[in-house]
Amino acid sequence: MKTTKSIEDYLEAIYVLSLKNKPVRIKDIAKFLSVKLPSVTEAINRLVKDEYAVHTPYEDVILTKKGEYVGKNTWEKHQILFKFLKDILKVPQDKAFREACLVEHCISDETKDKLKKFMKSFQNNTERIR
Amino acid sequence: MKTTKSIEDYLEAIYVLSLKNKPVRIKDIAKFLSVKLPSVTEAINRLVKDEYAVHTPYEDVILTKKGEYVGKNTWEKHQILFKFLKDILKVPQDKAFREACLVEHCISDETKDKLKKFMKSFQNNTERIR
DNA sequence: ATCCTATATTAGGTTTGCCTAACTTTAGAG
DNA sequence: CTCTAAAGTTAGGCAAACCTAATATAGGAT
Repeated sequence: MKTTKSIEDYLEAIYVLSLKNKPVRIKDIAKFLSVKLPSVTEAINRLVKDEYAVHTPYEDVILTKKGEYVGKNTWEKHQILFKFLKDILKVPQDKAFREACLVEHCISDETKDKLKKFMKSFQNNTERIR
Repeated sequence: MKTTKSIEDYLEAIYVLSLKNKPVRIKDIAKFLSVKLPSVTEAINRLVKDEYAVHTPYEDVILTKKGEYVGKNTWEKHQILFKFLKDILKVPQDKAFREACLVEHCISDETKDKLKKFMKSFQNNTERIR
């Protein structure tokens, strides 16, 4: 099933927020993504329709297995890209973060895995050289 | 001036097509980007309005300096990303190409330059090792 | 128990960028 | 020179995803 950038952003936000072990509310998501409350309500309806999340009005938002998978995966892509940009290319931290937020929606799982492995071996090599 | 993904796609297409030293027509752009003719006409109007291109109805499309700069820059980002994905990460060629098409709109000039330098030094190093 | 405030939802509007269908222009074949 | 086919434009529509303004709900303070 294809996911849009927007859907991935919401799933990632909910996933990251849920790592804090506090119920995830609409307002938390709005704050996290810098969008207004009605945009979140609308987006959550889409997520529920496609079975990425469970939500009853005025209650917490909860990811399904499927939603959690996508949210976690997107967040992992973000983290790997951020590390690559910051630690290897030496892009300033804030710019690296912002670009990771965009690129995370563009790369496949295969590229994610290969980038991860590349960084591991690259860092091992530079350690050996030192 | 901020450019959207769509505008960058059109400028890049026109730039690449113009490298062939043949006048660039609406239909060429449509074919290149896999969109329909009216979408191109409409996009060109946007480009002309913002002075990225010059166009009189039923004639060739010509980039301004400003438009050429963006088109060329986007194409360079594409090529560097493609190379990185294909030659360093070993992502299959067609997948590497498709992802480069998406990521090219997400990275800054700084990241482009740093990725280029990184690849140069990386390839020098692996050559030395061999 | 009531009421107020923070949170959430609904309704309706905007922008971007694509589409199809219908119409116009241009250039080249005859 | 005409006329037709390819190329381009115009008109109108659609979907995604955001917004503001207005309305509804729920839970805590009194």
